[in-house]
Formats: sequence, structure tokens, C-alpha cells
Amino acid sequence: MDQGPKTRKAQCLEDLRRRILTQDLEPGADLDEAQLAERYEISRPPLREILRTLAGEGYAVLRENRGAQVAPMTHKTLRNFFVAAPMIYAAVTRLAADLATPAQIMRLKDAQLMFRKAIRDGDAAERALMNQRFHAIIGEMADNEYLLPSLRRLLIDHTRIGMSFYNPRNRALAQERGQAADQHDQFIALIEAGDADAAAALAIDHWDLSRAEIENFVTPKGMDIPLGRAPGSVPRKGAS
Amino acid sequence: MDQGPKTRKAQCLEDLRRRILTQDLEPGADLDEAQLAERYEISRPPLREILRTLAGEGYAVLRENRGAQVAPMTHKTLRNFFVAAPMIYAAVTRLAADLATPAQIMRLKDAQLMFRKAIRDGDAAERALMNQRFHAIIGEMADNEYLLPSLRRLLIDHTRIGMSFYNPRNRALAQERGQAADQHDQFIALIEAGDADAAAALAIDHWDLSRAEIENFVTPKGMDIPLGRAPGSVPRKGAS
DNA sequence: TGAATTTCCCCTGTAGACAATATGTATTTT
DNA sequence: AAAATACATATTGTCTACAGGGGAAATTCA
Repeated sequence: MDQGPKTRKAQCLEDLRRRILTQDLEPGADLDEAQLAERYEISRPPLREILRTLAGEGYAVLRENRGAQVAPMTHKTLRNFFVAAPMIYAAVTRLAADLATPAQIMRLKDAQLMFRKAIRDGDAAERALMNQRFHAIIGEMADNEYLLPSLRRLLIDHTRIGMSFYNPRNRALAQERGQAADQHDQFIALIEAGDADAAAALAIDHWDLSRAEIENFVTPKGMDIPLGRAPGSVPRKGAS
Repeated sequence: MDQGPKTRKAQCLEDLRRRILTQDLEPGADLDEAQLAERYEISRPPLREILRTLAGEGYAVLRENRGAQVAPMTHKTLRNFFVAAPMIYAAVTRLAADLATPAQIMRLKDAQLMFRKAIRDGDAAERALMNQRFHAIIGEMADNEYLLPSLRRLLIDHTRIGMSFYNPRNRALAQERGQAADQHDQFIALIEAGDADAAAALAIDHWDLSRAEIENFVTPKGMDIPLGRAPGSVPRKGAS
């Protein structure tokens, strides 16, 4: 029983990627070799190769003699992300509109169908994964080995960030997801038409939508409720 | 005898990087596991990890069940390189000017000294390596995990391309190398001054210089020598 | 009681042997 | 004679066992 079309090693790699993207494995979490090797029924040497692969792709970091951990998100992460994302996204989308092949456009449409299905089903992890796949395919269309490494790194953290503020009770978020899906349809149309300028502009719009979501989550409205007074304290004006 | 400050494995990784950058190992060359393991006196499992690391960094490519090879340079390579390089270089340099620490600036000056020394010594490989180090340090200054992967990938191929048209007899190239070194001094000054705009502009100038070199090599002047006439052919005007 | 040092244990790193897959060659069949 | 298949060989992929380093805790000394 080799449970699936691929080898166990490939399945392990794929599953670890999925678990990291969906935050099933949280940023900074330790990746224990022996434990993972047992879980995926492979021995430690091939698992170590997988960890190195993940590190190369930006999913994990390796520390000499101290094991691997899921790529952490630090206080600088968001700032760096905001700086790099619009530039790379716009550049890649522009190239994609110029170079996309019919076969790739088919795959993009498939990914979009699965993305919309995940939204309908309310499956947050699947939605995040399908969104990631959609943009990864646009990256493949751009076919530029020098830009793809940064794009892939961005998509990993974009997906993880998106997972961290999923909230099914928030109507505004649901509405924004609908907008995002509509923009995906526009991506397909513009790429199919080969309209590079419009595609690049759409990439910026798409980014702005996502950025606004992230900013609303990171910087929520403060609670407008005064603190109680400490016993014996004197009421006063000015700074606390 | 552990011949050096680092472990044999680290030395192997470093040496393979150096050999790939200097084209001692040419693009597309096969990397035989057993052979390399013997050469560096380590066993195959750690060597395989090194190959995976190199693949993650863009030095090599892995093909399932078919071994590793040095990252090839195809017909699309140069075009993609020309598209991505100015954007990434300018962006990274701008960030570097904003964020560089004094310690990093010290290291940049060191790298520049070694770069000039390599030029004086006429050591092409060392010059290419030190140029790479100089720009890698600027990358570290930018401190942006999303842009560095693409920068690293660009620097690898920029170094390899530069090595492929080294010619000590060409005076124009020597003069351009002097210009490049002078621009490096300007990089240091502008980064130290924190002048991001000027640094980004300089990055573009530096790129233009390098691009002109590459274009002159890739597209040399045609030879203006007519073919001989075939026996019995009639002299004629117009297209051949 | 606190701090420094030493020891122990767990985890990472490595080695050598084994298994499996791909390629090239030779043979056989059409 | 040409093509296809089967086999042999070389190379990649994997496993078990062992060695080594780092961190944490305990103990000892100030």
C-alpha cells in the first residue's frame, strides 16, 4: 500500500508544506526529525533532505546542531512584506500577461474554480491553499527564475498571514473575499487578453485589498472604554 | 586534522559554491554524488544534503533519480536576467541605504579592498568572487527576507556571466572594471550617508555599465569581410 | 544562597551497507 | 535490417546503527 500516486517522501514534503501554509504548524514551531520521520514512515536521512528542501523554499529555517523550525514571523516580517509584495506581484503579473500559454491559462481557471468552491464551503484552509495555487500559477506564467524565488517566499507568508486572521463571523471579511475572487476572474481575463499594463494595475489593486485586510487586523480600532479609577487616586487632567 | 576552522561539510558546501560561481564547474555540468563525496571526504548522505542546499540557493538543479547538475543557463536566461536585475538591484540598494548598520558598512569596505586587490592582481576568479561578496553584503543590509532570494539568484548568474567573458587582453574591459570599482566606492559613500535615492540611482548606473559589457559580449560587431565567389557564378547586385 | 562548572542525556550529524530505478546495450523477433 | 524488449550495470535513494555536539540540570564550591 503506497497510499497515493507519489512516493512517501514526496507526500511528506507536500504535506509539510500544506501544514505550514495553513498554520497547522505554526511559525517558529520546532520540527523534530525523529518524530516527523516516524509520522511519515520514512527514515531520518530522507527527512533531513526534505527539511533542507523546505528551508531552501523558505518554509523552514535550519539551525546548526539545533534542528529545524517553521520559518518564524518576527516584528520585521510585516514591514518587509509590505515593501516587497507590491513590486514583485506587479512585475510577475505583467510578465505573466505577456507570456502565459493556453495550457497555463486552463490551469489557472481550474485553480479559480477550486478557490470559489472553497469559499462556498467555508473551508478556510482550502481557500488559503487554492488562493496560493492561483498566484503560484501566475508565477509560473511569468517564467522568470530570478523573480520566482521572491514570489514564492512572499506567497508562503501571505498565505500564513491570511490564515491567522480568519474569522467566519466577520461579514466584512467575507465580502472582501468575494471581491478578491472577482479580481481573480479579472486576472484570468486580462492575462488571456495579454493586457500587461492592465494586469499589473490589477495586481496592485488586488494587493491593496489584501493590505487593507491585514492592516485592519494588525491595527484594529481601539476600545473606547475608560479604565476604572484606582482606589485613592486623584482625578487629574493631562497625560496619564 | 580538520584542515580549517569549519567542518568538512561546510568546506565542501563553500567550495562547491565557489567552483560554480567561477565556472570551474560549468552550467549544466553533472554533479556525481559518489565522486564528490570521495573528493571532499564525506559520505553520500551529507553530500546529498549539500546538493539540496545548493539547489535551494539556485546553484544547482535536482532531477528525480537522475542526479544533480549545476544550474544551467538557457537561451531564456539572459532575457530574464535583464528584466529582473535592475528592479531588484535598485530596490535592494535603496533599502540598504536606509538600514545599513556601522558593522555592515565596515564589512562592505573590507570587501571593496579585497575587490580592488583582486583587480590589481589580475585574478579573474577572485575579482568575480569579491564583487559578488560586495553586492551580497548590500543585500544583507537591505535585510528583507522576501527580496534576498531573488537577489542571491541574480548574483549567482551575474557572477557566472561575468566570468564567461573575462579577457585580460581587452583594454576596454579593464577600463570598465576600474569604473565599476569606482562606483563601489560611491555605493559605500551613499549608503554611509543614508542617501537612498542617490544609492538607488547609482545601482541603476552600475547595472547599465554591466549590461553594456554583457551586450557587447553577446552581440559583438559582425565581421565585414565578403565571401569568395563560387566558380562560374555571375556577379550580381542586391541581396545574396 | 547564588553562581559557576561539570556531567549526563537527548537530539543532530555521519557512515556504511542495502534496495530500487533508470539508462544503455545486446539479443531476438518481425 | 530495424525495432522492441529484456537484461545488465551504474547511479540514485533509503535504512539501520553509531558518533558527536549542545543544552539543561544538578552538584559543588565560594
